[in-house]
Amino acid sequence: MKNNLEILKRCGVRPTPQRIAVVKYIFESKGHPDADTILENVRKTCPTISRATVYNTLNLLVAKGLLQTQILKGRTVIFDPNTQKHHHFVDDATGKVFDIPWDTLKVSQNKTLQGFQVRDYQVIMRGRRES
Amino acid sequence: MKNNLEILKRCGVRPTPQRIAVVKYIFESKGHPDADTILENVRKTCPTISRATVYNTLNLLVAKGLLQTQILKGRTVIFDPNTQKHHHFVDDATGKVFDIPWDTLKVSQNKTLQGFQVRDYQVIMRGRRES
DNA sequence: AATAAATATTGACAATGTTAAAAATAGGAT
DNA sequence: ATCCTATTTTTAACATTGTCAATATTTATT
Ligand SMILES: [Mn+2]
Ligand SMILES: [Mn+2]
Ligand SMILES: [Zn+2]
Ligand SMILES: [Zn+2]
Repeated sequence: MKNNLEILKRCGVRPTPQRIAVVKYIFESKGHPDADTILENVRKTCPTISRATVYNTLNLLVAKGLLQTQILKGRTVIFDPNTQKHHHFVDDATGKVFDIPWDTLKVSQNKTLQGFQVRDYQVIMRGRRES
Repeated sequence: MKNNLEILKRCGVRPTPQRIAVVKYIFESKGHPDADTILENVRKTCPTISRATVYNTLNLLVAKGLLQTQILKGRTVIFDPNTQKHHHFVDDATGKVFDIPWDTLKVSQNKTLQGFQVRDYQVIMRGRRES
């Protein structure tokens, strides 16, 4: 997809080789990679890229609304190219993260939440992904 | 509460002064403190306690099922003395974590989750706690 | 080409947590 | 009480994740 280059231009970010490589990896892998995984993989095609540049790019993409961050396993941030509202399922065995479409679940209130103004929520499920 | 000492004995853990101090803080403060907060506060009554001992004790209590861990704000683990099933609300402004009783919310499936065996789940809500 | 602005790299740093080795402590046997 | 042993605590080193400032490089503009 040449689309990756467009993504950067469209939000006013200069499309440098490093940024293109990061965008390419994260939007084509369609997973929930952490910064380190992104760095390792991007270096296959862009061997000189530095850790700081990866973080700079990822944080920029988050600021531009093209990525979301999540913390679902361990203490490391994962970058989520799915910016629509959705829930998550984390496999106990593999640590793999799966998107659960928003309309799969319905969260309703039995009792009213007095004094809590909810801006956003999600359901996080853990268990086993069946083979 | 002398109860703290009982808690340790009951699960076969030798009740040392350090462990008693950690248990006392975490079960009496009733919040969702991180290890650093626990260390700081426990040092008020037990000034020589080391970071490693705090982590050792907390990990031990988690292994014994007396504490749960959560990662709800930033990337730091918080220790939760509420080991019953419950949901969480995180205040955007203060970072404060609130327990939402399990029966306050109901999560239902509109569509069946094919291939996902759910062992556990929780709803994480974010927003503003009204003054 | 010369200049200025934006970006990338490097290396230092902070925060969080784990680990191994040494020192201190507590309990039990004699 | 003294000795012995197992447990626990402390210390210090280390790993990981992420940020930051300074420097070097690249890019755009003139
Ligand atoms: Mn990783
Ligand atoms: Mn803290
Ligand atoms: Zn996702
Ligand atoms: Zn809780």
